[in-house]
Amino acid sequence: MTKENHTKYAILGLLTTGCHSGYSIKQMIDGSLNHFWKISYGQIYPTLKQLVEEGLATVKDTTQTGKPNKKEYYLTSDGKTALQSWLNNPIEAIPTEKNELLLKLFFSRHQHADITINQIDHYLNQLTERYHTYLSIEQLITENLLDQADSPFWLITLDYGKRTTKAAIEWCEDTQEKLKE
Amino acid sequence: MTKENHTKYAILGLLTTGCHSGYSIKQMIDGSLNHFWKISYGQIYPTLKQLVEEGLATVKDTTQTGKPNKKEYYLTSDGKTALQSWLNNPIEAIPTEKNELLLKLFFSRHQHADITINQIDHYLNQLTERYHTYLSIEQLITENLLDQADSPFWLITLDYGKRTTKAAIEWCEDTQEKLKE
DNA sequence: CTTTACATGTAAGACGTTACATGATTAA
DNA sequence: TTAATCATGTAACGTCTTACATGTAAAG
Repeated sequence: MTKENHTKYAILGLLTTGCHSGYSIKQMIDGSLNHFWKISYGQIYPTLKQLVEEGLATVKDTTQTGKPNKKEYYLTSDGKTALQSWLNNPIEAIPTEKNELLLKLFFSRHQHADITINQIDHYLNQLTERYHTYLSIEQLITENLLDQADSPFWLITLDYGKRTTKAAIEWCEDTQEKLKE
Repeated sequence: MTKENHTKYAILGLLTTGCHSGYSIKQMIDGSLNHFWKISYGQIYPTLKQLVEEGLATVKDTTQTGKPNKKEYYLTSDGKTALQSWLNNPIEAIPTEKNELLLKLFFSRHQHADITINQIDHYLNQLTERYHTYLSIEQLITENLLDQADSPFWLITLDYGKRTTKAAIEWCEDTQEKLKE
């Protein structure tokens, strides 16, 4: 198995969703992929440059009226092929997601129960906020973007986020009850 | 906020669970923390060394009959204080967990539906396997380790894994149905 | 005239894995 | 004698974030 740089393919994919500059890719990630992928500018710009070097994309300097100049990237046919073949390959093993709350909980016999309950409460708040963010994005997609060809798949990824977050929220509530005894 | 090295605290915590050598810490992680934390030897040994340098732990060379020598690490009172204060601090923002399947799904309009369904099927298999691993560990803890003071908290972290994995499994099944239409 | 949004980029460093290197002891 | 388990460690490399650096253009 050759080592795959997933971030590279994330950007390759984003170039097919109407994003063509580093800046707009970043906006898309922060707005719509945020619950399962995150990329900083420190990765985006070097990766775009690299895609061009590898012949997977082309650049074009464009002038805009009313806005600064920007660089527009477009997939080459090699780039499209690379994206396709990545999409076809089955994903490798599910990585372990680090969870700091569970790590603390694992050692919580050294702690008073009410402190542990507060920790969970804090986590619960963050999960709830996240859940509402998902609902907002869902509404946005349903109302404004149903014309976009990608939107059914975007809704599916959101559904995943909603379901797992809801399960985590319920765990918080039940665990707090358990610890109160 | 000072930057916290979570891995350092993970090891600090593990030194309170009956693990005192790099090797046994690694075993514990692979066996019981695997669903929410992972550490390689490349991190463990340098971190243990660092803990001693910072005065949070002490080392002792020990000889064993029938086994190679090993180094035993024990928390100092400073180490216990450091662990306590880390446990008391509320966790920072929930990090985005990268999910390669969702990333591919996000771009899946470029793919035939049956390939996407296969991807999800592969993911489903991995989730199911993971779920059964959780059940095994749960059984092990319930049967053999109920005397251990930490076990109630270990069961709680397992419960988290089971619930979120189950939600993901159900999402797989429902999404496959959806894509078959 | 100042803030916000648009836009691109780099350097340092943190974090983490993998592969490598070594060696003791036991059981088959 | 060979494989498995126990045991410790490092070097190279990949990935990613943060902070820094720079600049345009619109809107208030």
